[in-house]
Amino acid sequence: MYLTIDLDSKAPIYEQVSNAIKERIARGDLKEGAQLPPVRQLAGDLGVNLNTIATAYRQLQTEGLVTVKHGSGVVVNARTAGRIAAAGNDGELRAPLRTALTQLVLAGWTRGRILSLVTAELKDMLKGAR
Amino acid sequence: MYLTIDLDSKAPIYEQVSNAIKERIARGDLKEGAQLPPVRQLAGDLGVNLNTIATAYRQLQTEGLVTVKHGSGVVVNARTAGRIAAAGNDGELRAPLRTALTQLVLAGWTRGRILSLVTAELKDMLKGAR
Amino acid sequence: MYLTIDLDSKAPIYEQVSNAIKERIARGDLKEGAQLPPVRQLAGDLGVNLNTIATAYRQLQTEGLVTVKHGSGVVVNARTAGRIAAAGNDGELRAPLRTALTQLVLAGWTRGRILSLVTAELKDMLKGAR
Amino acid sequence: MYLTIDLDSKAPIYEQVSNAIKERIARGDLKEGAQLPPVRQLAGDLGVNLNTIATAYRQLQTEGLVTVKHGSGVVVNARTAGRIAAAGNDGELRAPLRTALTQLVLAGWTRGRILSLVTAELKDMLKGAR
DNA sequence: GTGGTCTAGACCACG
DNA sequence: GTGGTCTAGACCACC
Repeated sequence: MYLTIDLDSKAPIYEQVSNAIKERIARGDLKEGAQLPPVRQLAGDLGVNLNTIATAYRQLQTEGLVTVKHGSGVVVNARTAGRIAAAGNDGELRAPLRTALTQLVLAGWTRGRILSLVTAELKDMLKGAR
Repeated sequence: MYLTIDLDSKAPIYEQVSNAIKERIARGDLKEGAQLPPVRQLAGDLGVNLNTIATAYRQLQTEGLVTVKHGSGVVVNARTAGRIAAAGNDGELRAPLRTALTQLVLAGWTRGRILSLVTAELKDMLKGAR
Repeated sequence: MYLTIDLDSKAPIYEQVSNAIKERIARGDLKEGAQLPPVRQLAGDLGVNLNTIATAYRQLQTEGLVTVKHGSGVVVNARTAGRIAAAGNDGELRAPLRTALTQLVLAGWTRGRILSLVTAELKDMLKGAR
Repeated sequence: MYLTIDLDSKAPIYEQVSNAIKERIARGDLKEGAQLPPVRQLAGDLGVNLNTIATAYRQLQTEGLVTVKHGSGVVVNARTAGRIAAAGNDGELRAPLRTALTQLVLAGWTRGRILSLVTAELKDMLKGAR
């Protein structure tokens, strides 16, 4: 599996990994029942520590997106609306959006440019999905 | 000044504070020349340490959003498009947006619901701004 | 790592530290990929608080000279001409030079003596550097 | 008297003022016996507090560059090599030079460009002087 | 092991 | 009155 992560970024690597996998799931690249690569293999591919990948998978499990089957790998769960209990309430979902939009506005992006980026991203995510 | 911060959040307090102030600036609540509350006062209001607020203010200064005048307070700068060069390149601006949208999609939000939230936020931000 | 700092100086300690390290980098003592000493170790060596060193390192990171990898130390970045955009415009670079030269002139240094000091320093800095 | 100072700069205003006057003295614009403007007038011209200018003048006096005559103004002293006792030892004079040069080198300036800037500044300073 | 954050409180510098 | 720096020490997060 190919994932783009930035080892120099401020964001923790395990989170970059889990986010990248979430995106794959969100856009339907990884459908229900799909297997994630073994921890050792992904760690090797990305050149990071085993624990880092293990933490990323654990987080995905906590959020209910995947199931870890001891000895037989990690598989993607069926999508159930509102399933992301761990992600918390509405406010915790909205805050990151607002922060991201704030950054774009302060960087001088126009309303139109932002909206077209958003719709493009959404289109991308929802094309293959359930 | 009233700001909502979450002491239990994973995000550092000083960043929550600077983000909250950035939002205020982005939506025009704080216009050019406006004074931020004294470090000690805001620290007292929020119930955190003086240094935590000082760090938040220093970050805003580094990003060029405010000017710190030793001995006479912190004032909001004029908005200059693209001023936030220090915040990084395009990719670093887009990534948080994509991550935030992913969370919403996985939480089961429909395209329409997401779009209306985005447009509402943008409207709010761009109403009072220059 | 050995650095000379002056606890009585008007300049803040964290800045003395970051300046001293900058000089090391500028003259090639610390090349790309080199690791800076752990925060706690350098703090111990210099007899100052951990936070003071952390602030110095953070400043170097902000200026793009080093990369902080959480959990595994701080490494020197590749040198990229003009990388120190954050340090400000030309004027902010020239002013300190002029001030320093003024001090020497007022102290009675001759033109020749000043020039030979400058060339000596430059030779030192540019010898090992890429 | 016209002086360029930057109210937004990190450097304290009183120091910017005293430095600017030092430069005037170093380059011979202000010769022995010349009068500095009254505190109130300079404060008004620059739009800063009285105390700020007073501090700048006091610093110049401490360094032996001017004499404050109570009730009759501030006059520039005769230049005597090595007179700047307050400026301290050689090390304290060299350090700022090295720091300034470091900044230029890290900003990607070539040896030639730096040297020509230095000689230009020196020429300027020494033209009208003693 | 690494760095990051936060607190409590002291003291200094600027205007 | 403003902000800045520093300390001592605790606790957390990452790899």
